[in-house]
Amino acid sequence: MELIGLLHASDRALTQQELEARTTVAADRVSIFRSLDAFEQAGLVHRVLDAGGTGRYAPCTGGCAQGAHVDAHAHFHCVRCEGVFCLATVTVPKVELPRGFRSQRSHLDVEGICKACR
Amino acid sequence: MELIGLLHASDRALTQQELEARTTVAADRVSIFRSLDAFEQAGLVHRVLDAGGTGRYAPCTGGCAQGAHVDAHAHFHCVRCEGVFCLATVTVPKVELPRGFRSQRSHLDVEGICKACR
DNA sequence: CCATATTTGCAACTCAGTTGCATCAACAGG
DNA sequence: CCTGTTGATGCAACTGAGTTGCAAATATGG
Repeated sequence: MELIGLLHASDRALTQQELEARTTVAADRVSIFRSLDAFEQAGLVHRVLDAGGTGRYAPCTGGCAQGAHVDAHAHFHCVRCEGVFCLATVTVPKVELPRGFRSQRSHLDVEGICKACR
Repeated sequence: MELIGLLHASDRALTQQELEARTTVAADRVSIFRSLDAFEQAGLVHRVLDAGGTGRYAPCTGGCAQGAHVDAHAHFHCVRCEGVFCLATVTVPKVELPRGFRSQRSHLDVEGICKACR
């Protein structure tokens, strides 16, 4: 699908709205949601929440398979442009949890000013 | 306000809905949102997004002041009960960012099974 | 070519959060 | 005691993301 291309072409994670605005062949919002869902299941794309709780999508960088994401990298949230960037080089550190909690996956979100906004 | 008490009495972060259900003096959802907003500004309460992007509120553990949260601890998201817990003992590790990104704050979210759900 | 399965579009809905406006309570000064 | 201003509260209506049901369109396969 065209969506994957758009995601790869972007330097940041995109919302459904942004994707819809960029598609050449007009597609319904519902279809976009459904496609993104499917891609996520397939391990091609991952979904990140931005500061407002809205979903943004970015391509997986490999290693992600069918239903199991190795979503190991951190994300950067720019407070100025609201952009969300995948930090492929930044792995999420393991931390010591209190007794009783069993960890399966972690997300690290760094907030600040992005490259383009300074 | 009663809300602060409810938050302190809970072992996990609560949504506006959950708070509304627990208040003795019936309050409008809008009022609750507005109060929580005010408390957040005041540095008494902090807001965390759960896995679905919904806001959950928890009391600040001290050190947070007027408009500036020292939201230094991690949060745990239980995949079974959907609960969100503050991990007061777990500080968010600093990470090395790619050139150009300036960090202001970080959030670490651990996903897994909580104490009560095993 | 027809029958079945998959994809798409549309409408309508849910749910969190916000905004505008009217009302009510509190308190200050006359 | 009355009034005028201020801040909190309630209500209704809206927004925006995401979901669901259903019908129409488009593949797929015998």
